[in-house]
Amino acid sequence: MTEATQSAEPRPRLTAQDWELAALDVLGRSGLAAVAVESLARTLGVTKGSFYWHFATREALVKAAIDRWEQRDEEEVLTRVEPIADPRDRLRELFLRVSREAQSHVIYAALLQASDHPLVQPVIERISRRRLDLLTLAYRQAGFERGAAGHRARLAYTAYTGFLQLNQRHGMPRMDQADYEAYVAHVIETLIPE
Amino acid sequence: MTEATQSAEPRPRLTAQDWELAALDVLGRSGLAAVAVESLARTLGVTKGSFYWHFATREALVKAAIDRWEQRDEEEVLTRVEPIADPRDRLRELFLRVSREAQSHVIYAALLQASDHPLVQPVIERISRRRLDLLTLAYRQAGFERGAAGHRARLAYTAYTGFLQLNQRHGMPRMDQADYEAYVAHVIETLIPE
DNA sequence: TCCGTTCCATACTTAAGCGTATGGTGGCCG
DNA sequence: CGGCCACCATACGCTTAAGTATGGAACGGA
Repeated sequence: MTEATQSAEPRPRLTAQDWELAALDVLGRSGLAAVAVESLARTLGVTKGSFYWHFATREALVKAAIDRWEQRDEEEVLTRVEPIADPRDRLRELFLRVSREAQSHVIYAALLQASDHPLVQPVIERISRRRLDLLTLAYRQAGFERGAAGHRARLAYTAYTGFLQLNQRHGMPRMDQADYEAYVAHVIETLIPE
Repeated sequence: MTEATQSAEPRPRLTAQDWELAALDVLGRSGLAAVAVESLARTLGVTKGSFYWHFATREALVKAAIDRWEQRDEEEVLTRVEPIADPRDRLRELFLRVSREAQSHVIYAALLQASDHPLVQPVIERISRRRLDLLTLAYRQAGFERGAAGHRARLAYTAYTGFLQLNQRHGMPRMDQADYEAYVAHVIETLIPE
């Protein structure tokens, strides 16, 4: 109990997973560059001496954390979206998911910003390919011919990543809840026909 | 003549502008973090002793370079896009410009990736607001009611930034010229009605 | 109880990268 | 032709963050 992932009561004896979760938290909140071992150690109530017992290097932690996130994200999509039979409903669910499940998307936004990092780049590539394939298939099943389905999928996906970039992180005046929902509705109308 | 901005023949005696152009080149090619004074000095064939004569600090160079870019970009839009009378033509031109004028967009992509930097953040904010206003106005003039125009503008703009993020930089399998043009055509069809 | 394994603290080294101090050289102007 | 100023080199210091070396404390099993 009290699986504290914040900066709080230091129940000594940490595990590798504790470091990974703390790393993901900082990653989503302040970006990849902020994932520093001494900083993390402070928020966990220990020193770097602890860190280098659990991980050989900072890169190892980053890789482990990102892998954990990717796996969770993949699991989410696989169980919540893939099973939806009707392609239009599936697309709608995909769009609507952006509003919920904040953490995962915030982390994705952080990774996008660090997409030139050698550890991040292949992850972005994999995720992008999976999402594009997912969207393309859905549009195909919704009646688009091959080329149009690919293009529409790309449009939808880039709108998603662009949205993350401008809103989830600091860069634009935030929208309130009502505006946001109206916007999502507009996007669904525009990008999902019929 | 021979306005060398690359790493080449060192005609000694540099000017502040030379540093700014070199900085923009590196910024677009390798990101903001790669804009380092010793590195730039090497590619310009001098040492940092030179740099700190022209600029008080690295931040000053970054600011000057970004300002220069923002001014050029603003000028472009103001003379090439704004004057177009028909809103639909104006929108089309806006979409098509992404394919040409590569440098400006590549730099914008780099700035987006560094949008958490205190010097970059206000620039992104200004540019985003201007583009959104521009798009919103065009959609208004094209017959959209107020809310829909804003939403469509946001959709178009995020699709633009998302596209930059995934294609202009390393992160996705590149599209060839034909695919790219077909995609732009699809986007225009989808986001510009009638 | 004792001992080894696990986990962590402290102190150190190393590598970049910014910034500074200071001196040198070439050209232009009186 | 001599001196001043713009431009640059060299050498150093400072800071940050990663990584290392080593020893200490706690906990479970024999």
